[in-house]
Amino acid sequence: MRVSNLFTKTSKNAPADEVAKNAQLLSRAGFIHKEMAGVYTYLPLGKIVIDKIIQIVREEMNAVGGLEMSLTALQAKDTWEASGRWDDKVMDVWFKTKLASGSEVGLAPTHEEPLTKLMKDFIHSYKDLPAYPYQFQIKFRNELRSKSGLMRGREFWMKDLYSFSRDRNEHDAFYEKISKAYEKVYSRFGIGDITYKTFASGGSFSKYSHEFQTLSDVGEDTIYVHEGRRIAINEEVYNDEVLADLDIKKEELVEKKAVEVGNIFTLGTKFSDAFDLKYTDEDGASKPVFMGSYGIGPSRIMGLIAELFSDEKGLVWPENIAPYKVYLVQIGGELSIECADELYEELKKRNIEVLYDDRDVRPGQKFADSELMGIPYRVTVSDRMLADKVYEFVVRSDGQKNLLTHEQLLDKLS
RNA sequence: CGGGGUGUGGCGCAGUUGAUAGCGCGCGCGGUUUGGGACCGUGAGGUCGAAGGUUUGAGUCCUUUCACCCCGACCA
Repeated sequence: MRVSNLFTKTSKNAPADEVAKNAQLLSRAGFIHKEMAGVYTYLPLGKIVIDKIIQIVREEMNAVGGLEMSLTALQAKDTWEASGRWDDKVMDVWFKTKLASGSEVGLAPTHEEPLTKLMKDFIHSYKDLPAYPYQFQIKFRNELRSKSGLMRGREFWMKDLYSFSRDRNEHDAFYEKISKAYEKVYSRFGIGDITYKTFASGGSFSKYSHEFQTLSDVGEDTIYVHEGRRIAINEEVYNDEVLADLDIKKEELVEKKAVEVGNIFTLGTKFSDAFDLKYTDEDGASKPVFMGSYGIGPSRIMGLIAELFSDEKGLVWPENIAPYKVYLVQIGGELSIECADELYEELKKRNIEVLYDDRDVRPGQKFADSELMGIPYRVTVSDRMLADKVYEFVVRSDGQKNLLTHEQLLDKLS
């Protein structure tokens, strides 16, 4: 893409109503636009980033047998009454409205109910199990107070996968499998080394659930990290009994602030009971389906990564989720324009994602924008360097600068 | 939901004891520039969140209301 085609603009100062670093930087760089508190538009650059995050999650979910689908955002009242969660006292984050006919509907804050109900149409026999449907969808939650930019919105992207298993054993095996898949996801995001599988409160069917918590000072959660075992305990279940369960001594733990970037939860038969979701086993007996739910919030992750990877000049995207790999800067007269155009076409042909700054603005502005947007590599084509047949190659993360020949450059980028 | 704060051109801000608005950035045009957000000239753009009130006169005072931000509670 050419910057001259990019209608969004960068800004030297952030909007006064944004305090969170992630929202300030993402707004300044033209990735997002605030519609109202906790509700953000994803502008072209932001849309690419959220799509890349989603794609990584998608690949890992598919790898463990997930089947992507898309449930509805509009939800019927009676579906939720079956589980008792239509009541605002039980679920206080509902956005509710009415159809023209007068019947009440809600905007889905999560999807256990509609999916469990839906699966009744398809799960009848042990042969139909297990099943792992999942989706990416915008969830709606009427938070009393949204905050921290993208980290806690009223409307946010969520990947939710639900497992439908024959029994506890089959469920447990999948639970472990998807736990590993989550670890892969976070390491692909570049936050694997600061993300911990964290013990949190469970439900009626398991003592614990697990959260994936990424260390960050902006985190809302307090966790106790056991570095050696790469696990942590959420403050909500930090007590002697849990320490004994995990065979951990207090002294081995370090208290940290963290952001929840995912969670996995054993639902058991809570929802299958509520919706009477059963299957017939090999012996002809009717049994309840054993369920689990697994969430990851792509928009929160986008905010967190913006927050974690940035410096005084702006964003610093990990290569895997950067909107473009290369920011191509053209400086100088006709010759440099011609060469930059050529290089741009060549990079595109080689499937190297490139953002070409073809604007007629001063060099400083192009450099500053490339840094604010956080594109991993910057390549400069200028009259001065063309004389020596080289390009300037700068790495955003550490500022490392090199002069490369055409061949060396292509080598570096492929 | 409790407490605190803020709403003035696209963005960031100023506006002293009330007298119908000003600066920077950005934007248009002309010119000089061209490796770190350049400079000169010129021009466009706001009725001051909204409603009501006090006053000869309100961005400035009063009332109500809406929105946004922060802390807490809540949530995950």
